[in-house]
Amino acid sequence: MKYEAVTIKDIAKALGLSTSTVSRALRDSYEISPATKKQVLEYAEQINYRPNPIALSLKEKRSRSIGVIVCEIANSFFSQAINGIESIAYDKGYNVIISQSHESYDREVIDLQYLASRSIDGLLISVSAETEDFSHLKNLHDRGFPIVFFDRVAESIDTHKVIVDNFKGAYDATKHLLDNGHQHIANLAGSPHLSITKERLGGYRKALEDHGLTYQESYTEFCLHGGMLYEEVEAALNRFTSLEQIPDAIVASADKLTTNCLRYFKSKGIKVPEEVALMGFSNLDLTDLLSPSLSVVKQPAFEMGQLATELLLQLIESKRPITEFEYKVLPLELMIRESSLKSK
Amino acid sequence: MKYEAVTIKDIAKALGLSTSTVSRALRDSYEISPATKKQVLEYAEQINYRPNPIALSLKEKRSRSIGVIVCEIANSFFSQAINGIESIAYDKGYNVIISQSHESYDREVIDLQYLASRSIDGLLISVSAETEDFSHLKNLHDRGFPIVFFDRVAESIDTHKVIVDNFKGAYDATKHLLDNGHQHIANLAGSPHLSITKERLGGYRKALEDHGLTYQESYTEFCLHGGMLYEEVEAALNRFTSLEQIPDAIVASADKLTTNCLRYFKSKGIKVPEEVALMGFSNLDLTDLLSPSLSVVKQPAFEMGQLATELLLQLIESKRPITEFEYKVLPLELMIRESSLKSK
DNA sequence: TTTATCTACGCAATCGTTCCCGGTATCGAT
DNA sequence: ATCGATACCGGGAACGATTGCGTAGATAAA
Repeated sequence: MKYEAVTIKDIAKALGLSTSTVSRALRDSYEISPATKKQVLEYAEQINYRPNPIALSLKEKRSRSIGVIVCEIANSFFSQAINGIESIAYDKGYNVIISQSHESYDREVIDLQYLASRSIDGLLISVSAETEDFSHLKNLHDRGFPIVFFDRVAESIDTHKVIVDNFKGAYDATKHLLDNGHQHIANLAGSPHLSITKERLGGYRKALEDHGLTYQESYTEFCLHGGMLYEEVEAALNRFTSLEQIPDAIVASADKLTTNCLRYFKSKGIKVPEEVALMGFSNLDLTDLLSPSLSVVKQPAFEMGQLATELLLQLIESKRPITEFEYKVLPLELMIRESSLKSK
Repeated sequence: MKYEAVTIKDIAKALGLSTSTVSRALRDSYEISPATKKQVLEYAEQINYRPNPIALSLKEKRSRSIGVIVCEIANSFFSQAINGIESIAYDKGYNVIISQSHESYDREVIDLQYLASRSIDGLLISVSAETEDFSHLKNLHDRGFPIVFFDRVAESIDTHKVIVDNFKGAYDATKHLLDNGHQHIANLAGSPHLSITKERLGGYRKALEDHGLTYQESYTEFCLHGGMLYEEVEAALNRFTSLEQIPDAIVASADKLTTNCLRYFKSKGIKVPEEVALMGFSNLDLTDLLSPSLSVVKQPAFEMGQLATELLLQLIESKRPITEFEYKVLPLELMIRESSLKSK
């Protein structure tokens, strides 16, 4: 079944005009008499004419759509960020095409290729947990394709970036646990390739050291899939709990790490925060309903999406090449609830 | 900054061939000599040629992209459904463009207009909570535009539909509460305009009647925004708790209704399930971590997305008009946990 | 040698829209 | 009556790719 739209030609034919005249009438050109304009506009309205965006894209060499690549839209942080992206894009008349990498490098490369070949005007990306090599992005970027990173960035690519103060977030979370009397704080970290993992690890470490404690490698476990697989979290926590000195608190560096951590303790019958305190990065909007309610470091996801989109559209719509790039660092919010309370 | 892609013309010029020859060589036409093919393919590879999809869309009158309109992607059910949609679309070489109505009718109309003008080949939609009038969809559908409904359908439009057995889901949930000894079961319902609300209400009512109880209107409260606003849930529950006979159990008919219900009880210090039992529709993947863990009716969201997409692509790719439409009803899953346990 | 056949390519139309470059008609001024 | 200006409109190329048709040249068949 074919759905046939009306074109400018149909109007021209029906009214005995040329397509040029119709086109100009529709765009309210001064070269067209008011009478003709009125006639064209009314007829166009009547048959519900809509300009064909594909034809316009071809002519203008722009599609007025931007691509977004994230790992999972089912992740609160990203769905909130996408809402921010959408809000700005919508206002400016841009379309948003979303792809998910599911934390897979291969998938990310395919997504990128697909999006680029679909004639998007620019890209917003938060790289996958597996991504170590950024050449797929670098190639495109070098050829002048507008890219803006948010959250998980590629340090080596010189373009706009929007992140949060991961260092401070992890620092403050760790400090909060220390201030609450916890002595043996472990760090459940995400993929070691990710910028955010390194930054958060740095904050965790600094907080320990500022408190006179020494950083111990055995107290940090990385999860290559960012906690997406329960098994990797389970394995990491099994190692923690088999240590000589079992941690009395955990800082979890990502959304899924935090919730899966809680799930692990629940299944093992380990009481939070009595036996082990927990504080994690999360943008869930129902951490208050969890058992125990979860103390979290929350990112301004919506604002990040908005900001990144503004920067991207700026890149896209700029006439001359931009060489000065923004590196926006947004503040995090600490929300203290039950899971991080003083133990014993 | 403009990003200029290489075209078939560039290849033709560089190789001293015509564009037709290059085009045919790339498509491996029998009319082109092996030598020329090799030359073209190698050069195309070298300069990283990618066909311009916009030009193809214009020529073929199809964009190979489908539109999706849902209320919120931050809702577990919909993000899971989108994953299903994406998985099929991706396989078939289709792009997915997602729009959110945020439960607003006006926004839905705008989204639709926007998507349609963006030359999508078809639409998957789950209508907003506010939508009573379906003429915006009907117009498009009548003009031969492929539309498939999922979850929240428009009864009056004759096309493929994919839903779950809402009646049975609500029936079983209610029956479960009855079997557990609850006598005064209230129904926290979504928007009265929605098909799913009516179906679920029907199941709830039937279960009561089959159990020898009479349906009471005061035991059903509708939330126009489907629970998206805490205030509407709060108002509804305030009315329930001010009844002469306070309900001892609640069936919540949507994701946000269920979680906001729990939030209400928590804030009021009302114990679940001791004082009031709760069972709701939800696709959250951490209902096991809530306090209390939540008994839910879970929809096969991913499968629904897949199925709806398959049906849509079938509509799009069919040569002749389709007049026989599928009405797929998928089974639901009851997951019994703490919140619905026997009271007292 | 002539004719038929086939190989391998180019020309040009097409999709819907814009826009440059013309062209004609009308009017006022000289 | 002639010229210039202005108002109004049409022709056609262009965007990138595909494709039906035409054809030059080579080869094979007669």
